[in-house]
Amino acid sequence: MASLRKTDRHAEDETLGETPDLEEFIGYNLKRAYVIVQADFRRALGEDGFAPRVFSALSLVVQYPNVTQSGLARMLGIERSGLVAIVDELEGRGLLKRTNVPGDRRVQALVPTQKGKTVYAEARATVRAHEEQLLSNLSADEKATLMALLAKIRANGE
Amino acid sequence: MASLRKTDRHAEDETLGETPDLEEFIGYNLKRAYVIVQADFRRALGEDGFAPRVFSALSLVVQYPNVTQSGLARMLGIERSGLVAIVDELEGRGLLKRTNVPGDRRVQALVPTQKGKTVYAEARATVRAHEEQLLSNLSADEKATLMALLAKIRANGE
DNA sequence: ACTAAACTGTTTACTAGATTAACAATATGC
DNA sequence: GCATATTGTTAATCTAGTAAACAGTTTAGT
Repeated sequence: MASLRKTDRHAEDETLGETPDLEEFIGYNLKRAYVIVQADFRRALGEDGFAPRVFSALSLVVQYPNVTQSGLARMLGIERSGLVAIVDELEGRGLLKRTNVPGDRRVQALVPTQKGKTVYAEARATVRAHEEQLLSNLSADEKATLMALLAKIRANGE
Repeated sequence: MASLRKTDRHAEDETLGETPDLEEFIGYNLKRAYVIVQADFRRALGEDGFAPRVFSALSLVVQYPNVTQSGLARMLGIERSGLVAIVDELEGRGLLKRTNVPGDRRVQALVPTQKGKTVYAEARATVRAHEEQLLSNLSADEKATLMALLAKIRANGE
């Protein structure tokens, strides 16, 4: 930049002359792809199904019973305050219980109910099937590659 | 399902016995990756830089001068009503102009100003550099593969 | 030429997701 | 013991986005 003089005009023309192509940006492509997959997710789970974030929370509670709200928020990458409504919803539907922990009276461990486990297993199968179908033009290899690359981005950025 | 009888219990145990792993879902991985890239985008463009969607809109206006708002909304995959504020902001910053079109008094074509083109070129370079750095643990090949796979999802879902 | 249908940009009202700041209760480190 | 930190929670706020309605305008069918 600072070294350019007589060629300024030329350099500027070149910069402006490049075809601006939005699709070159990973951020844009990620967003567009996510919007599609998310819409499919909602279609799959129907009118009063889970929102993606509620599904995610339930999944982790089933996988890690007795997780605390703070811990769950950390895993999901959201604020504790934002998790309250999600846990309220899941508890209201009878899918988990807030239980108090002997050693620490601040925390309330989240435990999935039997119904919670069953409902999650069903929802999981539904979502799986819909993702399977939505991504039917990707081979198993391609899907695995995609997951690995997305994981790499996460590894870099967190 | 309907064919199961004595094996119901067994089948149920198997379903519930599977480790629920959120990371198996493309939707979840896309979202997490997007959050990271988007945060980097905002960091890159600073305090009063463009929001991603404003950047995207400007990009398309530079690439397709004289695009209409309807056309632009279609390209971005959002509603016309949602685009108004975005165009207002870009016009307010002097980066594009709403111009009326001879043949059709309904539409107002969007034309980038010289400042708009320059500012876009700068922002684009900034975002590029930050994506480059954020994704520095991906090879050029891997980046290309990722883009191709994301494009495939879009091709399937739109 | 007339009328019904469709399209354009816009406003308004609303929803969802998320963050920040504050708070009371409780626990931990020195 | 006391300062500091942590937990779950509420309240206020912000952003992104949709849906519905509207006036002005164009297009299509007859």
